[in-house]
Parts: sequence; structure tokens; C-alpha cells
Amino acid sequence: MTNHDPLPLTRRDKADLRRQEIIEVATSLFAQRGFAATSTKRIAQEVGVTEGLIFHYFPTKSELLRAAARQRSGFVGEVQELLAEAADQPARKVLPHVVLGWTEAVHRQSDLIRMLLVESQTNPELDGAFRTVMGDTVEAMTEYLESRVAAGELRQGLATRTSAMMFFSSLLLFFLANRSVSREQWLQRADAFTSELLRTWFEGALAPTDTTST
Amino acid sequence: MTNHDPLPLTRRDKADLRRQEIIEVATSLFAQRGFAATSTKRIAQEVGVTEGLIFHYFPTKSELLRAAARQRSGFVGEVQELLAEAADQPARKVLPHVVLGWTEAVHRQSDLIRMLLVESQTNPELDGAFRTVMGDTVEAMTEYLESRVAAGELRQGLATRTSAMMFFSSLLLFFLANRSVSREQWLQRADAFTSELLRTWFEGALAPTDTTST
DNA sequence: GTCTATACGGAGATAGAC
DNA sequence: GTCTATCTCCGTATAGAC
Repeated sequence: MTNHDPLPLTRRDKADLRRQEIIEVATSLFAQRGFAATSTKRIAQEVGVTEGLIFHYFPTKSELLRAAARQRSGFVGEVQELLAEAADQPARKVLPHVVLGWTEAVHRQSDLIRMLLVESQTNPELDGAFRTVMGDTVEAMTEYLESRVAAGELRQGLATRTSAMMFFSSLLLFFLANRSVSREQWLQRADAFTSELLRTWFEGALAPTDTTST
Repeated sequence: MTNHDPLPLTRRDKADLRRQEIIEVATSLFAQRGFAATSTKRIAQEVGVTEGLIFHYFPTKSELLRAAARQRSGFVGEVQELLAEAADQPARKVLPHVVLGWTEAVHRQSDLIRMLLVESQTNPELDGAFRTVMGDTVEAMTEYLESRVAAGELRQGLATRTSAMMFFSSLLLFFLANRSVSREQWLQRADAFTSELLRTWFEGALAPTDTTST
């Protein structure tokens, strides 16, 4: 039993893999068609197993949704890591990289994000999950911005949390608005959008008060 | 027929009213529970009629969704009006009012907005409706901002469309994040959020380059 | 215009063999 | 762990009386 097989796939391992596989397929379908509009039969077909097996792993369809929503840790971890690397570095230098990295993280976890966003609007249980993702992400960014205010790079009295929310919101809607474009187009637009967003945020929208007139 | 009754409720009028009533109830339920999770029976109950009558007015449930999505004109008109009033006036003066007005418009049409946002993610037909709302709104704001650049109030080379998207995104997510708070709390937060957002956008995040040192 | 009655299919879920 | 078979209910939609 506990000997080291060449192919170390115990029954338990196989079960875990299948479980994970079901969760991933379900997440993808929930994101594309919505939870209520996705039948357990369809999930089973896509996985390549019988409907009964779905209920072997998950007592109810709702339980499967909950399990799918619990994957969120991946995304939050990714964005926090990006900010951890940036700590103590000047915003002008690292934010372009961080913000673009966020956008890519959203893109990579697009199924999960869309499922959370959509289902959280109608499902009180997922509401918490979405709020956590948003809250943790915004919190991490807020702290970084605060540190740059303290370092003197950013303005005293800057609305750091509101700024963080603004970044999060803009990136999320950018993602929603561009979800159907090709990979290259997407990268190009993401780069243009994030750099314009950052430049505006850094420098402000007002024309310089003309002290050194023409 | 064409005479002027004291109570001018023709059969046609009554039918139109009922139709409208069904659309409104449906919009509300679709927003709260999602399209797929809302049964025609439930809609009928809420309206106070029989299920059969729903199908007298709308051939299919999907057709009812389409009809509900077509109400969108109200919201877009409202935001465009706000900007029309603001035309040629300085951004510093009118944008606080405009942005707060947007937020209130979103709030007033919250069912419609949420339904569009959520269902557009899974329904290709509604995708167009949502994009139109977003596109028209962003376009109107972009034009106004351009005019303020031309007037010399805002910076040359300002990313006007990206700025407009930023406003739209931030307001939408503000709305999603605060949909369950009380009316007073909501007004208070909306006021704080929009004024912080605007101040940051106007003035930028960078600390002033210290030419007049201490 | 509105209701009653009903057809029909597909949904989630269970039992039990292998 | 996986499949086959089956149950039950509820969903959308229709027909026809009033």
C-alpha cells in the first residue's frame, strides 16, 4: 500500500484528480453559460463520464458550485505576489508591470472571475467569495500605495483606497469588454489601456497652471 | 373609438400597461435571481396573473428577456442629458455633478443594469445591448472631455476615452459593491467616492516636484 | 384579455449492479 | 470508482373555454 510505485497514482490520487477535473469543467461551463443554465448532464458529457458520477463526488449541484468558487485563492495569491515583488520600489517604475500583470492574471483565470462576478449577483453565498477577491486585491494595492505616499513619491492625502478600487474596476471592465478578441490583439490593447490609465492617474487631467507663459 | 373618454383607457391601452407591467416585474426578477433561474410561473405570480397570460403577451420566455433588455434607452438618455447640460462648462465645476448624477442614474435603473451586466455574460444577444449602453455612455463622456481639452482646461494629449472608461468602470463597480446598503449610507458613500475619484483624476497621484523646497 | 387544464421534455437526484 | 436505470418534479409552452 504505502510502497513507492513507479507510477504513484493511488486510488485516492485518481479520485482527487477526477474531482479536480469535474471542478474545472464545471467552472468553465458555469462561466460560459451560467450556473442555472448548465445541466449536470452536460458537465458529465464534457468530462466524459456519467451523470451519476458527478453526484458521487458532489452531493448536489450547488455543492459543486461552492467547490468551484473555492478555487479563488489562486488569483488573489497571484496579484499579491506581484505586489510583494514591487514592495519598496517606486510606483512609476513597477506599477506598469504590476497592473499589466493583474490584467494577465484576470485573463488567465477568466473562467473563475467571470463565474464569480456573474453568480455573485444572484447567489448570496458567492457574494462573499467575490467580495473577498475584490477586497483582498484592493487591500494589497492600497497598502502598497500608502507605502509610496510615505516614501514621498505619491502625494500626501492621496485617496489610496479609492485609487486601488479604480484600478481594480477598470481592469475588470477592460477584461469584460475585450473577452472575445484574439490573444495578440488583447495583449496590445491591454498594454495601451493600462499605460494610458497609469499615465493619467500619475499626472492628472488638468492642464498645467501656466506660470511660465509663452 | 377616437372620442375623448373621461377615463381614456382603451383596450389597447390596458394591454400596453399589462405588457409593461410584465416587463418590469420580469426585469426585477431576472436581476435578482437570474434569467435561467426565474420561472415564468414565478413572474406570473408576482404580476398577479396566470402563467398562460405571460405567453399571450410574449411568445417565449426569451422574447420576454429581449423586450426587457430593450428598455435600456432610458438609462443612456439620462446620462447623455446630464452631459448635454454640462456642455461648454468647466469640468472642475460640472463633473462632480455629472458623475454623481451617473451614479444615481445607475442606482435608479439598478435592476436593468444588473440584468444587462449579468445576462450579457452568457447571452450573445444581450452582449450587444450591454456594449451599446457602455459604448454610448463612454462616447458621450469622451466627447465632453475632448471639448475641455480643446478649451484648454484639460491637458493636451489626455487619454479621454480611457478616462471615460475609467469613470464608467469605477461607477459600475461602486454600484455592485454597495448595492445592499441603506439609502442614506449609499448617498454618503457615493458622494465620498466620486469626489475622491475626481480629485485624484484631476490632480494626479504624484507628489509635486519640489521646486520651492522647505 | 384572461383563465383552466394539460402535454411534454428535461432537470436534479437515487439505487444498485459491477 | 463508475455505469445503468429510473424516479419525481418542475420547467416552458399550447389549446380551448369564457
